[in-house]
This record gives sequence, C-alpha cells and structure tokens, in this order.
Amino acid sequence: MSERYDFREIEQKWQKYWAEKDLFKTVEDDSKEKYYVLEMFPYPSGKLHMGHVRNYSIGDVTARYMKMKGYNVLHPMGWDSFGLPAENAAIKNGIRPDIWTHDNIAEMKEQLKSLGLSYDWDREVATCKEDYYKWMQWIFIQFYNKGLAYKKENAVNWCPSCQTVLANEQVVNGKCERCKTPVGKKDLSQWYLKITDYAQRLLDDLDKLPGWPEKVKLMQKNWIGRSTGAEVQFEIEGFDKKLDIYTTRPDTIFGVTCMILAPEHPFVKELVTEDHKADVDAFMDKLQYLSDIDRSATTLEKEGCFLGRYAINPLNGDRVPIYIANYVMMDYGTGAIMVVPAHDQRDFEFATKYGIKIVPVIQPEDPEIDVNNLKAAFAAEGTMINSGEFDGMNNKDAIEKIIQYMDEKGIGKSSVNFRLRDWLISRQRYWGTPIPMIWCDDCGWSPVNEEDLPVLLPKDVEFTGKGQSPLTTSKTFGKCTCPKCGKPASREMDTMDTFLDSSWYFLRYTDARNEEAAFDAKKANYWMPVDQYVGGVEHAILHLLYARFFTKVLHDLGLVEADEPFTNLLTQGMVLKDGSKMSKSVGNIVSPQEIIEKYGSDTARLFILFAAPPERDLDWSDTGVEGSYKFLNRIWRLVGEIIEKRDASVKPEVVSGDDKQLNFQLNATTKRVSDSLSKGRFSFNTAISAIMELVNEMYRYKETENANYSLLFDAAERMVLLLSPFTPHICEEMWQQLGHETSAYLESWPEYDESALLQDTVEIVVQLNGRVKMKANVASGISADEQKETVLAEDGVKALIGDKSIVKVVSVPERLVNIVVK
RNA sequence: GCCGGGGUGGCGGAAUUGGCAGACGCACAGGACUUAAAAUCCUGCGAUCCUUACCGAUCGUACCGGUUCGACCCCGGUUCCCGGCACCA
Repeated sequence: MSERYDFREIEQKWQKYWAEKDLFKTVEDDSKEKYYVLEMFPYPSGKLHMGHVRNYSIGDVTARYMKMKGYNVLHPMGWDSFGLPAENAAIKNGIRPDIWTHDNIAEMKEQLKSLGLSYDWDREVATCKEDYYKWMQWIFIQFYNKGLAYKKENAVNWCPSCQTVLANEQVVNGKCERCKTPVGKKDLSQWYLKITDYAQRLLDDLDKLPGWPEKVKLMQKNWIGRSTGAEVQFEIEGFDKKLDIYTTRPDTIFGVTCMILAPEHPFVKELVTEDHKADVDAFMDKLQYLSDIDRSATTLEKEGCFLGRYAINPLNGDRVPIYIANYVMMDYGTGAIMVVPAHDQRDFEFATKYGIKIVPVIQPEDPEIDVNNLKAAFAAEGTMINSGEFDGMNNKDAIEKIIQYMDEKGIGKSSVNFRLRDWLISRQRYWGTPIPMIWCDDCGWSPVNEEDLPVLLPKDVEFTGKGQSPLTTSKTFGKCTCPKCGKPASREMDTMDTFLDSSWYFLRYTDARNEEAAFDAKKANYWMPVDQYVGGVEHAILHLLYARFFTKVLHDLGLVEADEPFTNLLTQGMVLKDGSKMSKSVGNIVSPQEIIEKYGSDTARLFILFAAPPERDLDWSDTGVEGSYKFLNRIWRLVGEIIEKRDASVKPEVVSGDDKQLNFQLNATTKRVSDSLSKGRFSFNTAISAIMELVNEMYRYKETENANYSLLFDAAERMVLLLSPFTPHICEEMWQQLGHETSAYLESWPEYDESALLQDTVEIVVQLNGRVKMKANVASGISADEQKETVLAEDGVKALIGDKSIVKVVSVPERLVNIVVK
C-alpha cells in the first residue's frame, strides 16, 4: 500500500471499476425486498453547487447502506430539463435551448460522476427529451379525458419579466418566485388542472405519511386551507338574482349590517344604481392601479364604495347596504361576504370607517367587555344575543343550529371551502412540453390522437424575448387538422408548467426505456412508492403537492397501485457560507469542483455529512474540510501500517484487557453506526463520529504492549465496511488492499456481537442529593437493590454520608445511585 | 397577526428521550520529532474560585418560575432568532 493517500488515482480507478462492472444497475427481483431511494433531480444549469453535493451525498449513503443491508436498491438520476433559463440563454447568446440543455447535462453528469454516486444511469431521464415528454402529453390527455383538465378565461397572475402566467403557488409575496418581479393580472384563456377535486384527499392522506416531517405536512395543510362554514343566500331589493355568500361564522348572521362584493364580482355592474355609478367607477379605477402586492398587503387601509342597493337578511329581515371593497377577493368562497362588524376585526375597521351599524350578537362571558361600545371586534366565544330564537345559546352550539335552520328554510347550507385553487398550467413559453390539444372552430377542443404523439417542439422558432411565445413564430407548428372532423385546425400554442414534468418522473424511472407506455404497471408496482425521498424544503408545497396529486390521479386511472408517491421524506437544510446562503451576489460560493480537485470527493462527502445533521442548515468551513481530509489520511496510514505489520499466522484472539477493549469498541461502533443509519434516523454526523472514535481506539491499541495485529486487521476490515457508504472510493481501495477481490459495495453490512458489548463491570455514578460525588463499579446485570447495598457498603460512600441521615435512596441499575440525606 | 421550529463552550455539534452536560471534529495553547517549516504524534482546552501542587468547591444548556430524589429534556410565563401563511370571510 502506498505511503500517500492519492485520492485522484483512487477515485478515478474506482469510478471506472464501478462503471465497467455495471455495479449500480438494478433490475426487478421478487426474491428481494426493494428499496427505492430518490433525490430530487436537478435542473441542468451546468454547474453543480454544494446543495446538490449535500442532497446526493445523503441519498448515496442511504442507497449504499440499504444495498449492503441486502435490499434491492433503486437509485436513479435524471434531469428536470425544461424551463426558462434555456430560453433565456437562447435570447441572450443565440444558442438553441436544446443544444444548451444537452451540453449542460453532459457537463453536470461528469460532475455527478466525479462524486462517485451509485446511480443506475441506464434509467436516466431528461424531461425535455421526446421519449419523456411524449408520455407527459399522454398523461395530460388522460387527465383531460377524465375531466381533470379544462380551459378557462380568467384574470391570471402575469409576470411581465418572464412574459408568462404563473400558478398561484409560484407567486411569492406578490412577486414571481423565479425573478422576483411584481406580478400583475391579465385576462387570458388558460389550461387548468382540477387539483381542487383532490383537495380533501390530499389533506386527509397526509395522515398516511408518518415518515414525513411534521413541518412539511403542516405547510401543505395550511396551503390546502380547508375551512368549514355555510353558504347563505341573501335576497337583493329590486333584483331577481340572489346573492350567495360564504361564511365560517353562521352564528353571527343576526349581526350582519352590510354586504360586500369583490370588485370583480359579476353582479357589480348590474347592481350599481345610477346615482352611485360615478363613485364606483372612480373606485374601480383606483384599484386598477394597485398591484397584487399592494392589494393583498394587510396594512392596506380597507376601502369600499356603496352600490346604492340593499340586501335582506334572511334570518331577521334587516335591510342592509351593499358595498364593494378592496379586501374582498373574487377567487375565494363566492366572492361576496356578509359583514359583521361586531365580531370580525376587518369588518369592524370597515364599518367604523363608513359609519356602518355595529350590532353585537355574542355576549362575552367576561362582563368587562361592553359589547355596545367596542374598540375592536369581539371574536371569542360567548352567549348569543339579539338573535331571536337562538338567544342564550353558546355561539359554538348555535353554528350548527343556525345551519340546520337555514337548510330547512332553503336559504343556506353547510359548506366547505379550500384555499387551494385549481392549477394553472399554461405557459407562454417555448422550452416546455407542448400541450397536446387542438382547436377546431366546429368541434372545439380535442386531444391529439395517441398515435400522433408526441407533439414535437418545432425548431423553426425565433427567440426575441419580446411579446408572444416563440412557438407562435414557427411556420409549421400551429397548423394541423381536427382529430374529429379532419378540417384544418390549430394547435394549442402554450406549453406546460415544468412542474408537471417533475410530478411523475419517479414513475418513469421504474421503466425509463419503455417505448410503449409511460411505464409498465408491473414494474411501477414493484418499485413504488419511493421509500426515501431527499430534497430541499423549498419544495415542501409546490413539487410535493403536485407529485402527490399526480400519483393519486394515476392511481385512480388504474395505472399504479400506490396513491402516495413518497413514504419517507427527508428535507435537507441549506449549505451556507459565513451564515448566509451561497450566492453570486454575496460572493460566497464554494465550488464543489474546486474542493474535489483539492481534496477529492470522499473528503467533500465526508465533510458535508459530518458537519451537521442533514435536516439542519450547514455552515461551510474550509478548516472543517481540512479536518475531514486529515481523517481520511489518518485511516489510510493506519490501515497501511496494519497490513504491513500483521502476521497472518497469528490468530485474532481476544485475550488481554486491551484486546477486550478494542473488541468492545469495534462492536459498540458497529451498533452505533447501524442505529444511526436505520429507523429513519439519518444521523450521519454521529455515525461518522462513532467511526472516528473507533479509529482513535485502534491507534491507542496498536501502541499497547501486546497489540495483536491480526485482531487489528479484523477491526480494520470492519471499519472500512462501516465507512464505505460515506467515502466509497478510499474504502474500496483499502478493502482491496486488505486482500479482497470483490467490491466492498457487494459485501453485507457488518453485524455486531452482542456478547462483546457486555462488560463485566459497569461504572455508575453516586449522587448525594442529586449531585455527582463519585463513581463506583458494579457487576453488570445487577439488580437495583443489590446495587444500592453494594454502593452503600463502600467506604467512600460512608464517608460521603458522614453523620447525615438517609432520607431516601434511588437506585437505577447500571446507571446511578442517588442518596438523599438530611 | 396566525401557525410551526429553534436558542447548549471561541465555532460546527453530541447527550441512548428524565439519570456523569459538552461525545466527535474545528480553532487555540503547550510539548515531542525536525537545522527549520509542513506533515505527524502526545497533552490541555465551559466559567469562577481555592490550592505551592495534588485534591477540590461553586456556577453553568436564552431568561424567570414550577414538577421531580434528579430537568438541555416535562409544565407555565418571558424574550430573541429562523421558516411558512397572511385581508381566506
């Protein structure tokens, strides 16, 4: 074994070996239990960053460990390769998006390979390739045929910079999640997926996911935003249509003193009276100038405008004015609300400003609050007042009673509302999956016939960065014939949101080369669901919700048995430098390539796994990397020395106390590392520290008088296997040097010897009034009483107690004895 | 505002979930080796105090209080930081 740890040579050697032996190729095998490990596939920007290194290192350790544990492991990788950056590159540099993307993929793939990740590259997918997006289109058509895709004209979120619409989920604080440009509104006819049909199931089934972080489940729960209440119909004076409102507080209906419509509500134009028209128009004009951010800001003052009309409270016959106001949104509930100033803070503010009556209908228990002279709305529990036959009830109980009453009279019914909206998937972009739909003036919309798939992206397009989507510049793309009547027709010009591509890629991996179907049900059912999914928290809502939605629809279509895609989810923390996220603008980027060139990928992997628990943010430390590198050098020298000094004719027998100590440490470490990696614990950092302790013990042992190098040799073998999922290259090399001809990857995970963990005596703590005073040795397996007697009999303990009287003695076997004295 | 998560040495972080707080690593200091340096190896490393030294004492897991023989861990309150949602009726 060479003196020096030459990571360059070693890493190249073993990467080549793995590839030549096709070691990571996986096939279905019913005789073995399967384990599907998946890391979120990257967008091929061309450059790997530390977040990727972290993400894929975590997945790789898991995959390698599970493989050694005897599972049939699926560990694939691919490219989320449609998207805006490719198109921007085309505009800026004139490079075609497909060429730019393929070059980037090639470059990034090399970088990934240099990390020594155990991927089955035969299953590689790229969402921008025809063989993938063909099936994306096919899946879209299945959605359409099932009534889950529809086109609707609507005011949509429009990013003026990206020149495209955005899904609600892609608008963050009123800004585009990609480019941070304030989002505007635009009336467009767009395709939607009916995710709202699945809202309840997406919510309920979160309970089926104990392997997900509570935090992520909660975020999804809030995003879906289920609320229960009632829909109530109000008659409008001198108007034949009834006004539907949604409320979560039907118990406050007797306190309604006003109605408010969203400014976009279809009734507004019909309702406004002549003498209020000018005011309303002026108000609407003012609203137009407000962006979505301003309009949704909580700090914005509530403003409204009277329409000149009155509605009739169906429960008490009150005549109440109808307004429009800036704080009522068209796209939640029915776009109209009843106003109860006494019991809703927003309504209270509005009523105070416009001199609207405030009628309390709930009396607080606490008499200090004067309901007739409110400073703020009273939103808590209380007793019903001013509410006719419901007076005197607790308001919580009244909710149900009032709904029941309204239901009987046909004026209202209980109703559930979700915050979740349907998913707007049309994008006015080129570099995405074409939506496979055809418009015929006679037949309307039809899906492209299956045999005509894929609808290919044309190459004769121009990238100007202005106005229309580049697709519309193609001379060939738009023209087609109607699949129904054969007359000339036109194609849908929009492409799909790239989040669709990533909503089923995990299914495609199970059968990536299938040309006849999106995936074979048998293969998908063998592998699905993904046992362990690893990725950043930033996908806690969007990607993970969409992927769950897709899986449920595909399940309902009978294409796959699983109805949840990911059994266990690990959301890894960010990689920071000097306390902030690595970014170009801050100038604190550490390039993985540089680190790999300087120290090797084993060092990079070791550091990133050791420096922090995976779900926490990790602060990059150059000296920490040095430390990891030193450790690898340390074991390299140790193993080299052991190989050199070991005499194979000497038996690895445990004789002396030092032998025992080494053997104990070896087995204790095996247990600790195994425990740290299993049961969904992912304590890579503590697993590594356990191995470091073992190495320290081996160093100590080899300096002892009768050190048995055969025993050390066995320990070295075990240590190499334990470390191999973390730093595979150096471990393969050492494994070979230790005399093995096959890969360490193919070895079984080491078992530990329980009996070696049993020691004759155990050191326990002796406390006096809960304070540690001394240590004592007791026989292992001792009973609580025996231990107590043994300890109390010791001279040191007697001296400790002195002439104080013993009140109580707590004895926990093999742990401690606590003597309480007075 | 609402909902989550968190606060442990100079730093990253351990602590079998109520039982020796600070494992492991980094940084730092001292020593060995060396002409010297790097590398390596050894030792020390929470604070304060006592002692010539050995030994030891007190305090210490954001802050205040509680439960318990015993609390980083459980309960109540305060505070700061991070994340999500945010006029959702």
